[in-house]
Amino acid sequence: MVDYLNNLEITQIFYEIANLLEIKGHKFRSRAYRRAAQTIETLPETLLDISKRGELEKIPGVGFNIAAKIQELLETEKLKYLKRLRREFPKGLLSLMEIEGIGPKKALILYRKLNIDSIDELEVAVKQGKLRDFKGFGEKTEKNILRGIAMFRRGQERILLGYALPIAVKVKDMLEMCSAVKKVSLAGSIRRRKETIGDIDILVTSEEALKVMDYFVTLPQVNRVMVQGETKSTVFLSNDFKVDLRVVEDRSFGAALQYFTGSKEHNIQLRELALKKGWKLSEYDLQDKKSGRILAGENEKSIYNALELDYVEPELRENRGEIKKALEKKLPRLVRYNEMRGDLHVHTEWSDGFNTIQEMAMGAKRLGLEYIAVCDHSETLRVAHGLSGEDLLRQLEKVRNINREIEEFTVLQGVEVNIKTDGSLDIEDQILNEMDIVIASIHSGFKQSKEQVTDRLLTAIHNEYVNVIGHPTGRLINRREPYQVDLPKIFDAAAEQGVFMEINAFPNRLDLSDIHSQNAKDSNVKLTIGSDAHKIDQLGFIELGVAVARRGWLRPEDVCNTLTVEKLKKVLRR
DNA sequence: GCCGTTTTCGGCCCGACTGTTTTCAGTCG
Repeated sequence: MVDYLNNLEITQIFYEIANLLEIKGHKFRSRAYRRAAQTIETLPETLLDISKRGELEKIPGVGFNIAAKIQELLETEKLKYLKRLRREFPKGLLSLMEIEGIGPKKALILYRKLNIDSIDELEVAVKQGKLRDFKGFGEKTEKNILRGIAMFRRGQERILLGYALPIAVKVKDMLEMCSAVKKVSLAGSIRRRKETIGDIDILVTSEEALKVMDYFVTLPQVNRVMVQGETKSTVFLSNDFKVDLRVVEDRSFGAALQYFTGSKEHNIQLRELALKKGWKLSEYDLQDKKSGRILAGENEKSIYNALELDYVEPELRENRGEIKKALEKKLPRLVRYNEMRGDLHVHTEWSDGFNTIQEMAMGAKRLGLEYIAVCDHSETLRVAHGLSGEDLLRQLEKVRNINREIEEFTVLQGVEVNIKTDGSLDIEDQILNEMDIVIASIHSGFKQSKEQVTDRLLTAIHNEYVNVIGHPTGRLINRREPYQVDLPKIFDAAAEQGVFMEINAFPNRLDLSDIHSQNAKDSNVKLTIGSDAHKIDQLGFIELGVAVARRGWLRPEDVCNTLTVEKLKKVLRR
């Protein structure tokens, strides 16, 4: 069988073309390729399927020419156009643009004048003072480039949401204590609850911007000030996090929050919408271009409504069709953070956790939850002290006792059963039958072929005692790629069998991802959210799972955790 | 290269900050 290029591979190719065109100075053509790449990145189906229907040109941002290039890529796995472009510039030229402060113009000068096409060569050239003579390069630029290179080498990894969020909230709290500050809000990707964060964006309103800036750049956590202006400053915290602060007046709070929250693509769409009405949207307000009359700005909702859109929740602002739905007034009512009644995946000291069942239960109760599912590891996961069938029955006894003691709270007895490399489970059916909930997960054999992994999961789904597939793709953000698996096939089987897919809320998992969760829902699969907490203070991770669910357009009825424990028990009976 | 409730041609988001200029280009978000 021929292996066709997948959407992601084609996306990468279009991004490369966009970068190369940018260097060549073809600003708008470059933007066209970038836009097409962004759209393709989030398509729910493969380009191959779309091309078979002859509907490539129906994809937003894909016209006659790009459609032809997709076709060529699908048929030949190559692209003559890219080959020609690559011949004009060495590969390393693009890497120069990875350095903060170097864009297409400077990269091209470096290449044309000094024949520099790698970061290493750039470093040498700067140190030898070879850049100084060129227009636009000076002493400061040299310093900035060296710093940019150091930063690049320290790692370009994005920060996990679960790690960045508490730190961002801390900085926000500090700003609230400044007397010159009126309102504070997180903005940017952290407000959209993206799974990873590039930097922390915070918006403040104040009539005394300079005072706020002085306060901000001298916070104890601040290590280095990168930019300090009247309305905008950038600093690095001692843990290397970059924090951007913007200050505006109260009357611009909504417009600024909207602008500063992004995503960039969402904003561009919004501003184009405004333009069509003869208006202009900026971070200060929405105004009529001719008369200069201000139509909205103080709050976000008024801006969306003025544009005849329903309010779009920050988690949806990724230009994945939310603007169209908002125009049609058909956005889903997203599941809310306070609608979680339970946590459907926690560990205890019985396997590799650090707290007792009671401690986890009390911790969850303090968070306002009504139940938890204790799902410790099973026998063959030796590294995690997996439980045998006998252990599980003993644990069940313990759980029954605890439930008699605790009021207004329920501990569900479950297990995270291991799916072995042949697809069988490592706990007998008759024991699984005793459990309130059975999560089946893959913890080994990540390198198996797509067919093998898919078959393993299908076998598990068809086991009548399995309720949930745990962390269905096995990825670890920044650490491990997901295993190869045919998710559409898995979702179809799960829908048919009444098996749920987990959104594992552990910070470096977030698995399923937002887009996959949306795909699952679209295949009529319900989802469960589990913190996968191994100690009490990890129970709060459940919030990250809700964030994924919201970013995946899930409604309360799509998420099992919104059910009361009685109703949940019913749906867990297959 | 794409796209159309201003347009099939002529636009394509908007503004802040920096560094190198002496009025602005480049970069970033």
